[in-house]
Amino acid sequence: MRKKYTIKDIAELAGVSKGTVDRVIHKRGKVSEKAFVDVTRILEEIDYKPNLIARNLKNNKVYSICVLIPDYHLDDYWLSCKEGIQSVKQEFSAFDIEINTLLYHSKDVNSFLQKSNEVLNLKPDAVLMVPSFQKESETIINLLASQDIVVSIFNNNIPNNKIFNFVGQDLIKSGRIAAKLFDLILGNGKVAILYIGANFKNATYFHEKDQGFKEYIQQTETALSSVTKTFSSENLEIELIDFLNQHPDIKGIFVTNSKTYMVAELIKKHKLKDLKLIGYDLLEENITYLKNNTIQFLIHQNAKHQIHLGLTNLIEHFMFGKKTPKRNLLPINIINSENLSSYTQKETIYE
Amino acid sequence: MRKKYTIKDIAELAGVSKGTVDRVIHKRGKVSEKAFVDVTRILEEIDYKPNLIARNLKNNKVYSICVLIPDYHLDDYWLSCKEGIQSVKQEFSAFDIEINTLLYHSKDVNSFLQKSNEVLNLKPDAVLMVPSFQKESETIINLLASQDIVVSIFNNNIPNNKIFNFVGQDLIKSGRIAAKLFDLILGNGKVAILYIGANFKNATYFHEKDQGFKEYIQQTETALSSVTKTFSSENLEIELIDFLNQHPDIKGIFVTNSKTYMVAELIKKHKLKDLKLIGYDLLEENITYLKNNTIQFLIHQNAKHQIHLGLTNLIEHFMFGKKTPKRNLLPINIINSENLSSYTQKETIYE
DNA sequence: TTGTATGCGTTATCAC
DNA sequence: GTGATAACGCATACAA
Repeated sequence: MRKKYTIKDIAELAGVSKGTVDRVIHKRGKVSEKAFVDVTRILEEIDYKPNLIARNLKNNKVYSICVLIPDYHLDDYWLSCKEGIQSVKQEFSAFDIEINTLLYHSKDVNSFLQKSNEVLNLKPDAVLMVPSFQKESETIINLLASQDIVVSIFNNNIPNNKIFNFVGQDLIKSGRIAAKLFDLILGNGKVAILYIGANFKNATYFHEKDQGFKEYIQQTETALSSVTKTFSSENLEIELIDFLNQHPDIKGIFVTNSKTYMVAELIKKHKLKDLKLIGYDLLEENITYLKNNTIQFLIHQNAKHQIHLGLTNLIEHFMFGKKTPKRNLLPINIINSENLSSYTQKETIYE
Repeated sequence: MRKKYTIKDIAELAGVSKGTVDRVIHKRGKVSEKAFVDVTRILEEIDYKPNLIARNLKNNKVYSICVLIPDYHLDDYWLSCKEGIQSVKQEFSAFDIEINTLLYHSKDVNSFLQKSNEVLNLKPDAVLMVPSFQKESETIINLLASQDIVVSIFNNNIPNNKIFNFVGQDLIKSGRIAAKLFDLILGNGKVAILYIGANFKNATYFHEKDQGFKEYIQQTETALSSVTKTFSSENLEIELIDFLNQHPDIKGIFVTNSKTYMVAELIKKHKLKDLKLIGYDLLEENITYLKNNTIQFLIHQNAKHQIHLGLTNLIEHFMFGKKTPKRNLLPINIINSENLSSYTQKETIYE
């Protein structure tokens, strides 16, 4: 059985004191050349791994993390983040972690800036945020980084080398997946790629999914074609029905966000039975339409998993010095009415 | 900021010594009624959570875990378990965990019994095993449990209340998912449900998937029908082609295990273009046929994730006293050629 | 029945 | 430069 070496062992082997070993390990200087060489050699020989538990014992600081995300009271998509935060809190309840959640209005830059400022004032050890507004996010991230606050982001990526970790999905792939699914269930025909909501210019996800979908059409021998269109939520019914009348060859609709249920509703209402529908996210309303076969597939972006992993990465970095990848690209889950429950069920049956 | 209470704090608050508090917490007895009441009250008041890090510091034992699984040199399905074990070893490299892997021949009871005996001789703290042979597994589990060895299982479940934790998938759901996918891509027609391999009686997974598939047909308004058939790997070509000739109305094939590529091979060879194929697991060979559209969908059982979670559960139980559910039912992933890479890519881009 | 002393491995302080 | 030593929070052996 592999013996576990401690600093004490190394000190004895090198014929020096624990203090000297510590100075070598942490490169604190004030060590004679000979001692440095001897200790370094032994460290390598035995492949010394510090005991992280003991290391953290001393560190009786309460780590504070701020979560800065869109208000989940205003958009159900973010609701699962609440659960994600909750489950992390539970998981690490035995440790000294403090998580503050700040919610901003995802369509309102001022709200974002205001909450960002609150985060700055809280002076946390780390921040996990959704960078909804690219330019403003960059400013905030730089500001936080300049105060030695570790910053991670999730959901959508923005280029910034100060970011500790990004968790999300490859959205171009996501669009390709939708195309492939239509390819399988339709065989041929036109698919409408829709954005529903305000201000689609800020929704980079929409452009990437759109791009992925078209990429698939171009790169494979599919008989599919596509048409891209944006709608506001308010006038969706009139505008969409009008649009469909103008394009009677549309056989499928790909909704690029969680508002899929809004289209499903109209399909039901206007009895557009032959329209196939694929969209995003396991909101209650979407699930209803998935179960009654109005929606054929939902692509699961798993915001809960994303925030959970983002937080876990930060915590394990602080608590255990665990290495964290720059990017975590999560699997893109294809959900239909049958495997749905395997994703939504609670794992925790303690009996 | 929430203050963090230690045993020392509680001792002071209760006007007793740390030793007394310790005795109350661990119910060791030898405490006066008054002290017991006082300390208990304070513990509840402040919602005391012991510092698990400090608790384990003392415990300089090397935890040993035995992994008992089918030989992955003989069946590629189990190959990903190797990676799973490797990644757990890396993840916990800073801790004192010793993992021994023992491989048995999955079709040979004697090999299983022999390796089980080796496990017993190793006297580990815990065992994570695949209970391939139900009766023999039960005997072994009881034997291990009687020696206070914690036993977890994964892949397939067997009823035994001594089992610490089971990780796997709901296989009836799994069969339903396959049916739903055929329903979407075929609309109607007959699907052959196949088992390929030796000794299908021991393959409980086959019966559950078969059952799930039929359940879907009965419970929904689908126009699908099914026919169930078992083949040996050896004579598959002759037997399957013969079978298909006898059933010219078969439009889809559902292979209930990872041998899906064997059917794909025949579809290619015999140019059975119109046959839709759905099967299991991301073996190299299956992936090839998924990418060239011979296989429409693969259902991902994720043995790597299963063994990873099984091991993590055990380790975190020992190291941190973390609560573990009796069962972890993992999501059932639907894989097509486009979302495949999001599952297979390595997450660890440290840059 | 209770309190005190010691040790786990690491780190920080301080005297030499 | 170096080596003792105390401290982190908990568990426990032992003294009272």
